[in-house]
Amino acid sequence: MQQAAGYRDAQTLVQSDYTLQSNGHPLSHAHQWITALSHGDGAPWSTSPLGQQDIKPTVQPSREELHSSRGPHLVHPAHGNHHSAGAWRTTTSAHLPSMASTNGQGLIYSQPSFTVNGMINPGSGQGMHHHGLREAHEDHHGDHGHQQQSQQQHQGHHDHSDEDTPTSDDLEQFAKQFKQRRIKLGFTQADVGLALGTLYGNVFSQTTICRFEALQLSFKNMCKLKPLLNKWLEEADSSSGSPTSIDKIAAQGRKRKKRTSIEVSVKGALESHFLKCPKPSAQEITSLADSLQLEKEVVRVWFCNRRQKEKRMTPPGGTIPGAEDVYGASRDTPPHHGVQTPVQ
DNA sequence: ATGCATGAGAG
DNA sequence: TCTCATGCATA
Repeated sequence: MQQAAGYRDAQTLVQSDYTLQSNGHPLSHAHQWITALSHGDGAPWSTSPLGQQDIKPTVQPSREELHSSRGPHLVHPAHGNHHSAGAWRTTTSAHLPSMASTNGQGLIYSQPSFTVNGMINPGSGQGMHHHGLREAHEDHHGDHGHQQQSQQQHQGHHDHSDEDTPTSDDLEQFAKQFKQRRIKLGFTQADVGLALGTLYGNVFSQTTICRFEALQLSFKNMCKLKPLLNKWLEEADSSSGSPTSIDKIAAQGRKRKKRTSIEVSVKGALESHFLKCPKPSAQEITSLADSLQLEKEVVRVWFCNRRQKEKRMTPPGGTIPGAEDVYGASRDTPPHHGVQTPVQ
């Protein structure tokens, strides 16, 4: 099998999970440091030492102010995050983006750049005003899939903190500001992800940070990450200039299957089918895969990913329908930021 | 920035 | 099986 000549020369020697060769070393088991913290609702990601201790056991999440600021949500991430994950736009569209609610509980982070002078609805700058889409109309599944797709709009009482569940607007504000500050401080998304690992023991990838900034995560996920990123902001701000301990974790991950490149025409076909039936049965997936000459697994995963994308705010097509802003409110935010964001 | 992928957990 | 959280690899 000469197919192993490909990926990252440094770590190609890991054991192949694809029945190529298992004669590798049993110590390359890094495949579990990724998902060690995804426990759905509970998500006690305070304990994911395996992946890190493998390479750098010296990383201690106990910094000086790790526990000083506020309640460490690291140990109780389940503070009421029973809300649904896909309730993004369905909730935000319900409430009017009035100034009272925005500057009342939305601006929990002191932002020197953003002022309340005109931020009626800064979130709509990206054209992402969510709205009840069609994830709720899937009524023919019967025994699966209804999940926890309910409304999450919490009862916004008492003042803001990272203790209570933020609103969608909160998250939008924070994500914007976070990106701004991050760039200002000269950190890349990857740096942040790494820093979170050294600070709290949870490493995140550039992808996740990117998606957080782009609000491409589920509501629950955003809520989970926000406190961490907020803490990192404080850290980075305090010690701006100090050599932030960015340890390098050797990405000695398990080898993945090579990414399948689906041709555009095939993608088009898949999308057509998706529109007709977002949840095809196994049988249908099989026939579809056959006609498209793809592996069944590839087709299945494609549909899964497609559904996930639909659940996120940012629609895969680009424009979200709906946004029934018939309230006559001035919901138009000029795309001017305090600083321009030179995307890395 | 995003596409395809993995894996845990739930049903 | 699915969803969901997450990331490697890539455009």
